[in-house]
Amino acid sequence: MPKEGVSIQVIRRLPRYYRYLSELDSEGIEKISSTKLAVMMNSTASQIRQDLNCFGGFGQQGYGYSVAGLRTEIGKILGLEQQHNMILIGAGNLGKAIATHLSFEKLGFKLTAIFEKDEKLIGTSLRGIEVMSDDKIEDYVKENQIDTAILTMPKEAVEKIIDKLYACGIRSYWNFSHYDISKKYLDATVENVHLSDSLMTLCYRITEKNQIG
Amino acid sequence: MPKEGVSIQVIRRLPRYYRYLSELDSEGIEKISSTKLAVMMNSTASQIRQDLNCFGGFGQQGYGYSVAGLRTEIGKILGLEQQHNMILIGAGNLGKAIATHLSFEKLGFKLTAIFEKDEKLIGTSLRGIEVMSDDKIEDYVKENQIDTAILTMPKEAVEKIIDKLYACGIRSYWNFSHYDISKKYLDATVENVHLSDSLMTLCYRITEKNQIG
DNA sequence: TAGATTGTTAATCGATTAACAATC
DNA sequence: TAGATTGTTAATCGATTAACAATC
Repeated sequence: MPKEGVSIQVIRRLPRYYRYLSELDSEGIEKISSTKLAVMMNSTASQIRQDLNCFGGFGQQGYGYSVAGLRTEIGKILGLEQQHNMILIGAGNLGKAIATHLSFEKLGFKLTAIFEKDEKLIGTSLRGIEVMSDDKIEDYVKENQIDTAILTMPKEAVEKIIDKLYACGIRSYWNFSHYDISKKYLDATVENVHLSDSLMTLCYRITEKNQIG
Repeated sequence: MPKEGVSIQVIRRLPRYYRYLSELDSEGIEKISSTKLAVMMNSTASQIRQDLNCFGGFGQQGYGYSVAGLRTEIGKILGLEQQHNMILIGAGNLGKAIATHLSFEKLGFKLTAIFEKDEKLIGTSLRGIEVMSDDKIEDYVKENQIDTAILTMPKEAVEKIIDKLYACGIRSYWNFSHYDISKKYLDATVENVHLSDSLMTLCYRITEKNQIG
Protein backbone atom coordinates (compact mmCIF):
# COMPACT_ATOMS: atom_id res chain seq x y z
CA MET A 1 0.00 0.00 0.00
CA PRO A 2 2.42 2.69 -1.08
CA LYS A 3 0.81 6.07 -0.63
CA GLU A 4 0.31 8.38 -3.50
CA GLY A 5 2.55 11.37 -3.89
CA VAL A 6 5.69 10.21 -2.14
CA SER A 7 8.45 12.58 -3.22
CA ILE A 8 10.98 11.50 -5.81
CA GLN A 9 13.79 12.04 -3.32
CA VAL A 10 12.35 9.40 -1.03
CA ILE A 11 11.77 7.00 -3.91
CA ARG A 12 15.34 7.34 -5.11
CA ARG A 13 16.58 6.41 -1.67
CA LEU A 14 14.55 3.19 -1.53
CA PRO A 15 16.88 1.12 -3.76
CA ARG A 16 19.78 2.20 -1.59
CA TYR A 17 18.00 1.03 1.56
CA TYR A 18 17.22 -2.18 -0.22
CA ARG A 19 20.88 -2.71 -1.09
CA TYR A 20 22.17 -2.08 2.39
CA LEU A 21 19.51 -4.28 3.95
CA SER A 22 20.30 -7.04 1.46
CA GLU A 23 23.91 -6.86 2.52
CA LEU A 24 23.10 -6.94 6.23
CA ASP A 25 20.77 -9.85 5.58
CA SER A 26 23.41 -11.82 3.72
CA GLU A 27 25.75 -11.21 6.64
CA GLY A 28 23.18 -12.86 8.88
CA ILE A 29 22.35 -9.71 10.82
CA GLU A 30 18.78 -9.89 12.05
CA LYS A 31 17.94 -6.46 13.40
CA ILE A 32 19.03 -2.90 12.81
CA SER A 33 18.12 0.44 14.35
CA SER A 34 17.62 3.58 12.31
CA THR A 35 20.62 5.07 14.10
CA LYS A 36 22.97 2.28 13.11
CA LEU A 37 21.67 2.12 9.57
CA ALA A 38 22.16 5.87 9.29
CA VAL A 39 25.81 5.54 10.28
CA MET A 40 26.31 2.76 7.72
CA MET A 41 24.66 4.71 4.95
CA ASN A 42 25.94 8.15 5.88
CA SER A 43 22.38 9.32 6.35
CA THR A 44 20.37 10.32 9.43
CA ALA A 45 18.11 8.27 11.67
CA SER A 46 15.38 10.87 11.26
CA GLN A 47 15.47 10.66 7.50
CA ILE A 48 15.35 6.89 7.48
CA ARG A 49 12.36 6.79 9.82
CA GLN A 50 10.56 9.52 7.89
CA ASP A 51 11.20 7.77 4.59
CA LEU A 52 9.96 4.42 5.80
CA ASN A 53 6.90 5.92 7.42
CA CYS A 54 5.75 7.18 4.04
CA PHE A 55 4.81 3.55 3.42
CA GLY A 56 4.03 2.11 6.83
CA GLY A 57 5.34 1.41 10.30
CA PHE A 58 7.78 -1.41 9.71
CA GLY A 59 9.70 -1.11 12.94
CA GLN A 60 9.10 -2.05 16.51
CA GLN A 61 9.59 0.45 19.31
CA GLY A 62 12.47 -0.36 21.59
CA TYR A 63 13.79 -2.95 19.15
CA GLY A 64 14.40 -1.49 15.73
CA TYR A 65 13.73 -3.07 12.34
CA SER A 66 13.92 -6.68 11.29
CA VAL A 67 16.52 -6.67 8.51
CA ALA A 68 14.93 -9.45 6.48
CA GLY A 69 11.44 -8.12 7.10
CA LEU A 70 12.23 -4.56 6.13
CA ARG A 71 14.13 -5.74 3.07
CA THR A 72 11.09 -7.70 1.93
CA GLU A 73 8.78 -4.76 2.55
CA ILE A 74 10.92 -2.37 0.52
CA GLY A 75 11.10 -4.96 -2.23
CA LYS A 76 7.32 -5.02 -2.28
CA ILE A 77 7.09 -1.23 -2.28
CA LEU A 78 9.46 -1.08 -5.24
CA GLY A 79 7.40 -3.77 -6.95
CA LEU A 80 10.35 -6.09 -7.50
CA GLU A 81 8.30 -9.25 -7.23
CA GLN A 82 6.66 -8.39 -10.53
CA GLN A 83 8.25 -9.20 -13.84
CA HIS A 84 7.47 -6.47 -16.30
CA ASN A 85 8.30 -7.72 -19.76
CA MET A 86 10.76 -5.43 -21.44
CA ILE A 87 12.57 -5.19 -24.74
CA LEU A 88 15.91 -3.62 -25.50
CA ILE A 89 16.41 -1.59 -28.65
CA GLY A 90 19.94 -0.91 -29.84
CA ALA A 91 22.40 -3.79 -29.47
CA GLY A 92 25.57 -1.74 -29.80
CA ASN A 93 28.24 -1.62 -27.13
CA LEU A 94 26.03 -0.02 -24.55
CA GLY A 95 23.02 -2.21 -25.27
CA LYS A 96 25.16 -5.30 -25.11
CA ALA A 97 26.56 -4.23 -21.74
CA ILE A 98 23.15 -3.41 -20.28
CA ALA A 99 21.67 -6.67 -21.56
CA THR A 100 24.42 -8.82 -20.10
CA HIS A 101 25.30 -6.87 -16.98
CA LEU A 102 22.07 -6.65 -15.04
CA SER A 103 19.97 -9.17 -13.12
CA PHE A 104 16.66 -7.99 -14.50
CA GLU A 105 14.73 -10.69 -12.71
CA LYS A 106 15.80 -9.26 -9.34
CA LEU A 107 14.86 -5.76 -10.39
CA GLY A 108 11.24 -6.32 -11.37
CA PHE A 109 11.75 -6.97 -15.06
CA LYS A 110 12.24 -9.66 -17.63
CA LEU A 111 14.18 -8.92 -20.78
CA THR A 112 12.37 -10.88 -23.48
CA ALA A 113 13.69 -9.52 -26.76
CA ILE A 114 16.45 -7.42 -28.31
CA PHE A 115 16.11 -5.37 -31.48
CA GLU A 116 18.69 -3.73 -33.68
CA LYS A 117 18.87 -1.83 -36.95
CA ASP A 118 22.37 -2.85 -37.99
CA GLU A 119 22.07 -6.02 -40.07
CA LYS A 120 25.49 -7.23 -39.03
CA LEU A 121 24.24 -7.69 -35.49
CA ILE A 122 20.91 -9.29 -36.34
CA GLY A 123 20.90 -13.01 -35.67
CA THR A 124 23.61 -12.79 -33.02
CA SER A 125 22.63 -13.64 -29.49
CA LEU A 126 22.94 -11.93 -26.08
CA ARG A 127 22.07 -13.72 -22.84
CA GLY A 128 20.50 -16.39 -24.97
CA ILE A 129 18.22 -13.83 -26.56
CA GLU A 130 18.38 -13.54 -30.31
CA VAL A 131 18.90 -10.06 -31.72
CA MET A 132 16.07 -9.31 -34.15
CA SER A 133 15.55 -6.75 -36.87
CA ASP A 134 13.92 -3.62 -35.53
CA ASP A 135 11.09 -3.76 -38.06
CA LYS A 136 9.76 -6.70 -36.10
CA ILE A 137 9.18 -4.61 -32.99
CA GLU A 138 5.53 -3.78 -33.57
CA ASP A 139 4.45 -7.36 -34.20
CA TYR A 140 6.46 -8.60 -31.26
CA VAL A 141 5.08 -6.05 -28.81
CA LYS A 142 1.52 -6.74 -29.92
CA GLU A 143 1.92 -10.47 -29.51
CA ASN A 144 3.67 -10.27 -26.16
CA GLN A 145 2.85 -8.24 -23.11
CA ILE A 146 5.57 -5.63 -23.21
CA ASP A 147 5.28 -2.52 -21.11
CA THR A 148 8.86 -1.25 -21.02
CA ALA A 149 11.60 -0.50 -23.53
CA ILE A 150 15.30 0.05 -22.88
CA LEU A 151 16.62 2.57 -25.36
CA THR A 152 20.35 2.19 -25.94
CA MET A 153 20.65 3.95 -29.23
CA PRO A 154 21.44 7.50 -30.35
CA LYS A 155 19.03 10.38 -29.99
CA GLU A 156 18.22 10.47 -33.71
CA ALA A 157 17.30 6.79 -33.77
CA VAL A 158 14.98 7.22 -30.78
CA GLU A 159 13.36 10.19 -32.46
CA LYS A 160 12.55 8.00 -35.46
CA ILE A 161 11.15 5.07 -33.51
CA ILE A 162 9.44 6.59 -30.47
CA ASP A 163 6.04 7.16 -32.13
CA LYS A 164 5.89 3.52 -33.14
CA LEU A 165 6.76 2.37 -29.63
CA TYR A 166 4.19 4.62 -28.07
CA ALA A 167 1.58 3.62 -30.63
CA CYS A 168 1.92 -0.04 -29.82
CA GLY A 169 1.37 0.66 -26.15
CA ILE A 170 4.77 1.00 -24.51
CA ARG A 171 4.46 3.58 -21.76
CA SER A 172 7.59 3.01 -19.76
CA TYR A 173 11.13 3.74 -20.92
CA TRP A 174 14.64 3.30 -19.57
CA ASN A 175 16.26 5.89 -21.73
CA PHE A 176 20.02 6.11 -22.27
CA SER A 177 19.71 8.55 -25.16
CA HIS A 178 19.45 12.32 -25.08
CA TYR A 179 16.03 12.27 -26.70
CA ASP A 180 13.47 13.91 -24.42
CA ILE A 181 10.59 11.44 -24.33
CA SER A 182 8.58 13.12 -21.57
CA LYS A 183 8.33 16.31 -23.57
CA LYS A 184 6.42 14.58 -26.34
CA TYR A 185 4.54 11.98 -24.33
CA LEU A 186 3.49 13.49 -21.05
CA ASP A 187 2.00 10.29 -19.65
CA ALA A 188 5.05 8.14 -20.33
CA THR A 189 7.07 6.92 -17.36
CA VAL A 190 10.66 7.74 -18.21
CA GLU A 191 13.83 6.99 -16.32
CA ASN A 192 16.72 8.77 -18.00
CA VAL A 193 20.33 7.68 -17.62
CA HIS A 194 22.56 10.40 -18.94
CA LEU A 195 26.07 9.04 -18.59
CA SER A 196 27.73 12.08 -20.11
CA ASP A 197 25.90 14.39 -17.70
CA SER A 198 27.16 12.26 -14.86
CA LEU A 199 30.73 12.53 -16.08
CA MET A 200 30.43 16.29 -16.53
CA THR A 201 29.34 16.75 -12.95
CA LEU A 202 32.41 14.78 -11.89
CA CYS A 203 34.51 17.16 -13.97
CA TYR A 204 32.87 20.14 -12.27
CA ARG A 205 33.57 18.80 -8.83
CA ILE A 206 37.23 18.04 -9.58
CA THR A 207 37.65 21.52 -11.01
CA GLU A 208 35.93 23.09 -8.02
CA LYS A 209 38.07 21.17 -5.54
CA ASN A 210 41.28 22.14 -7.29
CA GLN A 211 40.33 25.80 -7.16
CA ILE A 212 39.40 25.85 -3.50
CA GLY A 213 41.92 23.45 -2.05
CA MET B 1 35.02 32.00 -11.33
CA PRO B 2 32.47 29.48 -10.04
CA LYS B 3 31.47 30.36 -6.51
CA GLU B 4 31.99 27.97 -3.67
CA GLY B 5 29.07 26.10 -2.24
CA VAL B 6 26.71 25.96 -5.20
CA SER B 7 24.14 23.30 -4.39
CA ILE B 8 24.36 19.88 -5.98
CA GLN B 9 20.92 20.37 -7.54
CA VAL B 10 22.16 23.35 -9.51
CA ILE B 11 25.33 21.54 -10.56
CA ARG B 12 23.37 18.56 -11.82
CA ARG B 13 21.30 20.86 -14.00
CA LEU B 14 24.34 22.43 -15.69
CA PRO B 15 25.05 19.54 -18.08
CA ARG B 16 21.45 19.64 -19.15
CA TYR B 17 21.64 23.36 -19.92
CA TYR B 18 24.83 22.66 -21.79
CA ARG B 19 23.14 20.01 -23.90
CA TYR B 20 20.14 22.12 -24.83
CA LEU B 21 22.33 25.10 -25.64
CA SER B 22 24.57 22.92 -27.79
CA GLU B 23 21.55 21.81 -29.71
CA LEU B 24 20.23 25.33 -30.20
CA ASP B 25 23.70 26.39 -31.26
CA SER B 26 23.97 23.62 -33.84
CA GLU B 27 20.60 24.71 -35.20
CA GLY B 28 22.06 28.15 -35.76
CA ILE B 29 19.91 29.86 -33.12
CA GLU B 30 21.76 32.85 -31.74
CA LYS B 31 19.76 34.05 -28.77
CA ILE B 32 17.38 32.58 -26.23
CA SER B 33 15.37 33.96 -23.33
CA SER B 34 15.03 32.21 -20.01
CA THR B 35 11.31 31.89 -20.71
CA LYS B 36 11.77 30.09 -24.01
CA LEU B 37 14.53 27.89 -22.68
CA ALA B 38 12.29 26.98 -19.76
CA VAL B 39 9.56 25.82 -22.13
CA MET B 40 12.03 23.73 -24.14
CA MET B 41 13.46 22.12 -21.03
CA ASN B 42 10.28 21.82 -19.05
CA SER B 43 11.75 24.02 -16.35
CA THR B 44 10.96 27.57 -15.17
CA ALA B 45 12.46 30.88 -16.21
CA SER B 46 13.04 31.73 -12.57
CA GLN B 47 15.03 28.60 -11.95
CA ILE B 48 17.19 29.07 -15.02
CA ARG B 49 18.04 32.65 -14.10
CA GLN B 50 18.71 31.72 -10.48
CA ASP B 51 20.93 28.82 -11.52
CA LEU B 52 22.99 30.89 -13.95
CA ASN B 53 23.36 33.73 -11.51
CA CYS B 54 25.17 31.42 -9.11
CA PHE B 55 28.08 31.84 -11.52
CA GLY B 56 27.64 35.25 -13.09
CA GLY B 57 25.40 37.49 -15.11
CA PHE B 58 25.60 35.97 -18.55
CA GLY B 59 22.51 37.57 -20.04
CA GLN B 60 21.59 40.98 -21.29
CA GLN B 61 18.47 42.76 -20.07
CA GLY B 62 15.86 43.18 -22.73
CA TYR B 63 17.63 40.73 -25.02
CA GLY B 64 18.16 37.36 -23.36
CA TYR B 65 21.20 35.11 -23.56
CA SER B 66 23.61 34.52 -26.41
CA VAL B 67 23.30 30.79 -27.12
CA ALA B 68 26.91 30.27 -28.17
CA GLY B 69 28.18 32.56 -25.43
CA LEU B 70 26.21 30.92 -22.65
CA ARG B 71 27.16 27.47 -23.90
CA THR B 72 30.83 28.40 -23.74
CA GLU B 73 30.45 29.87 -20.26
CA ILE B 74 28.74 26.75 -18.91
CA GLY B 75 31.45 24.64 -20.54
CA LYS B 76 34.03 26.67 -18.63
CA ILE B 77 32.10 26.38 -15.37
CA LEU B 78 31.95 22.61 -15.80
CA GLY B 79 35.67 22.61 -16.60
CA LEU B 80 35.24 20.79 -19.90
CA GLU B 81 38.21 22.51 -21.56
CA GLN B 82 40.50 20.55 -19.27
CA GLN B 83 41.57 17.02 -20.00
CA HIS B 84 41.83 15.10 -16.79
CA ASN B 85 43.75 11.93 -17.46
CA MET B 86 41.72 8.92 -16.46
CA ILE B 87 42.08 5.17 -16.43
CA LEU B 88 39.39 2.53 -16.67
CA ILE B 89 39.55 -0.58 -14.53
CA GLY B 90 37.43 -3.56 -15.50
CA ALA B 91 37.18 -4.28 -19.22
CA GLY B 92 34.12 -6.52 -19.06
CA ASN B 93 30.93 -5.78 -20.92
CA LEU B 94 30.19 -2.59 -19.05
CA GLY B 95 33.76 -1.29 -19.17
CA LYS B 96 33.93 -2.01 -22.86
CA ALA B 97 30.71 -0.09 -23.46
CA ILE B 98 31.79 2.89 -21.37
CA ALA B 99 35.20 3.01 -23.02
CA THR B 100 33.81 2.97 -26.53
CA HIS B 101 30.57 4.84 -26.07
CA LEU B 102 31.60 8.21 -24.67
CA SER B 103 33.40 11.22 -26.12
CA PHE B 104 35.65 11.75 -23.13
CA GLU B 105 37.50 14.60 -24.79
CA LYS B 106 34.30 16.65 -24.91
CA LEU B 107 33.55 15.90 -21.29
CA GLY B 108 36.77 17.13 -19.69
CA PHE B 109 38.64 13.84 -19.67
CA LYS B 110 41.11 11.74 -21.58
CA LEU B 111 41.02 7.99 -21.24
CA THR B 112 44.66 6.95 -21.33
CA ALA B 113 44.71 3.36 -20.14
CA ILE B 114 42.53 0.34 -19.46
CA PHE B 115 43.24 -2.34 -16.88
CA GLU B 116 41.75 -5.76 -16.33
CA LYS B 117 42.28 -8.78 -14.11
CA ASP B 118 41.04 -11.44 -16.50
CA GLU B 119 44.03 -12.67 -18.52
CA LYS B 120 41.86 -13.53 -21.49
CA LEU B 121 41.15 -9.85 -22.03
CA ILE B 122 44.69 -8.57 -21.47
CA GLY B 123 46.36 -7.59 -24.71
CA THR B 124 43.09 -6.88 -26.52
CA SER B 125 42.40 -3.33 -27.51
CA LEU B 126 39.54 -0.86 -27.02
CA ARG B 127 39.44 2.51 -28.78
CA GLY B 128 43.03 1.89 -29.75
CA ILE B 129 43.95 1.53 -26.09
CA GLU B 130 45.60 -1.72 -25.09
CA VAL B 131 44.08 -3.55 -22.15
CA MET B 132 46.79 -4.11 -19.54
CA SER B 133 47.12 -6.35 -16.53
CA ASP B 134 45.84 -4.70 -13.39
CA ASP B 135 49.07 -5.24 -11.50
CA LYS B 136 50.56 -2.55 -13.70
CA ILE B 137 48.21 0.11 -12.36
CA GLU B 138 50.50 1.52 -9.69
CA ASP B 139 53.47 2.00 -11.96
CA TYR B 140 51.32 3.49 -14.67
CA VAL B 141 49.59 5.98 -12.40
CA LYS B 142 52.91 7.07 -10.90
CA GLU B 143 54.49 7.63 -14.31
CA ASN B 144 51.49 9.41 -15.80
CA GLN B 145 49.37 12.16 -14.36
CA ILE B 146 46.19 10.30 -13.56
CA ASP B 147 43.60 11.86 -11.32
CA THR B 148 40.49 9.85 -12.11
CA ALA B 149 39.53 6.18 -12.32
CA ILE B 150 36.45 4.64 -13.89
CA LEU B 151 35.46 1.58 -11.91
CA THR B 152 33.48 -0.89 -14.00
CA MET B 153 34.00 -3.99 -11.94
CA PRO B 154 32.11 -5.76 -9.16
CA LYS B 155 31.98 -4.45 -5.63
CA GLU B 156 34.34 -7.11 -4.31
CA ALA B 157 36.99 -6.24 -6.88
CA VAL B 158 36.77 -2.55 -5.99
CA GLU B 159 37.10 -3.38 -2.32
CA LYS B 160 40.34 -5.19 -3.06
CA ILE B 161 41.89 -2.49 -5.20
CA ILE B 162 40.64 0.80 -3.75
CA ASP B 163 43.44 1.24 -1.18
CA LYS B 164 46.04 0.88 -3.91
CA LEU B 165 44.31 3.45 -6.08
CA TYR B 166 43.99 5.91 -3.26
CA ALA B 167 47.57 5.31 -2.18
CA CYS B 168 48.95 6.21 -5.59
CA GLY B 169 47.05 9.47 -5.55
CA ILE B 170 43.76 8.93 -7.37
CA ARG B 171 41.15 11.08 -5.68
CA SER B 172 38.36 11.10 -8.20
CA TYR B 173 36.19 8.14 -9.14
CA TRP B 174 33.42 7.40 -11.59
CA ASN B 175 32.04 4.43 -9.78
CA PHE B 176 29.69 1.89 -11.40
CA SER B 177 30.04 -0.60 -8.57
CA HIS B 178 28.12 -0.80 -5.31
CA TYR B 179 31.24 -0.29 -3.25
CA ASP B 180 30.88 2.83 -1.11
CA ILE B 181 34.10 4.75 -1.69
CA SER B 182 33.12 7.94 0.11
CA LYS B 183 32.56 6.06 3.32
CA LYS B 184 36.20 5.00 3.50
CA TYR B 185 37.84 7.99 1.84
CA LEU B 186 36.03 11.11 2.90
CA ASP B 187 38.05 13.44 0.69
CA ALA B 188 37.53 11.45 -2.52
CA THR B 189 35.34 12.95 -5.22
CA VAL B 190 32.94 10.19 -6.17
CA GLU B 191 30.27 10.11 -8.84
CA ASN B 192 28.25 6.95 -8.47
CA VAL B 193 26.25 5.42 -11.30
CA HIS B 194 23.97 2.80 -9.88
CA LEU B 195 22.21 1.32 -12.88
CA SER B 196 20.21 -1.18 -10.87
CA ASP B 197 18.93 1.56 -8.55
CA SER B 198 17.80 3.48 -11.60
CA LEU B 199 15.90 0.48 -12.92
CA MET B 200 14.29 -0.17 -9.54
CA THR B 201 12.92 3.36 -9.41
CA LEU B 202 11.43 2.78 -12.86
CA CYS B 203 9.79 -0.36 -11.48
CA TYR B 204 8.40 1.61 -8.56
CA ARG B 205 6.90 4.25 -10.80
CA ILE B 206 5.27 1.70 -13.12
CA THR B 207 3.82 -0.10 -10.11
CA GLU B 208 2.57 3.16 -8.60
CA LYS B 209 0.94 4.25 -11.83
CA ASN B 210 -0.82 0.93 -12.28
CA GLN B 211 -2.25 1.16 -8.78
CA ILE B 212 -3.54 4.71 -9.10
CA GLY B 213 -4.60 4.81 -12.74
C1' DT C 1 11.14 56.02 -25.94
C1' DA C 2 8.61 51.63 -25.14
C1' DG C 3 9.07 46.81 -24.77
C1' DA C 4 11.48 43.02 -23.31
C1' DT C 5 14.03 40.50 -20.29
C1' DT C 6 17.49 40.17 -17.02
C1' DG C 7 19.44 40.09 -12.11
C1' DT C 8 18.03 39.98 -7.58
C1' DT C 9 15.25 40.33 -3.56
C1' DA C 10 11.24 38.56 -1.18
C1' DA C 11 7.68 34.96 -0.50
C1' DT C 12 6.45 30.38 -0.66
C1' DC C 13 6.91 25.81 -0.59
C1' DG C 14 8.83 21.42 0.54
C1' DA C 15 12.37 18.57 2.51
C1' DT C 16 15.29 17.63 6.27
C1' DT C 17 16.28 17.65 11.03
C1' DA C 18 15.11 17.76 15.83
C1' DA C 19 12.30 16.59 19.61
C1' DC C 20 9.48 13.77 22.23
C1' DA C 21 5.50 11.06 23.50
C1' DA C 22 4.17 6.32 22.65
C1' DT C 23 5.36 1.71 23.37
C1' DC C 24 7.85 -2.53 22.91
C1' DT D 1 10.18 -1.69 35.46
C1' DA D 2 13.89 0.74 32.89
C1' DG D 3 16.03 1.29 28.56
C1' DA D 4 15.76 1.57 23.85
C1' DT D 5 13.90 2.97 19.77
C1' DT D 6 10.12 3.84 16.98
C1' DG D 7 6.34 6.85 14.82
C1' DT D 8 5.04 11.39 14.43
C1' DT D 9 4.65 16.22 15.28
C1' DA D 10 7.07 20.58 15.32
C1' DA D 11 11.04 23.51 13.98
C1' DT D 12 14.45 24.53 10.83
C1' DC D 13 16.60 24.85 6.77
C1' DG D 14 17.14 25.25 1.91
C1' DA D 15 15.34 25.26 -2.69
C1' DT D 16 12.00 26.89 -5.81
C1' DT D 17 8.90 30.30 -7.37
C1' DA D 18 7.16 34.92 -7.75
C1' DA D 19 7.73 39.72 -8.13
C1' DC D 20 9.81 43.75 -9.63
C1' DA D 21 13.29 47.29 -10.13
C1' DA D 22 17.20 47.85 -13.21
C1' DT D 23 18.57 48.32 -17.80
C1' DC D 24 19.49 47.07 -22.46
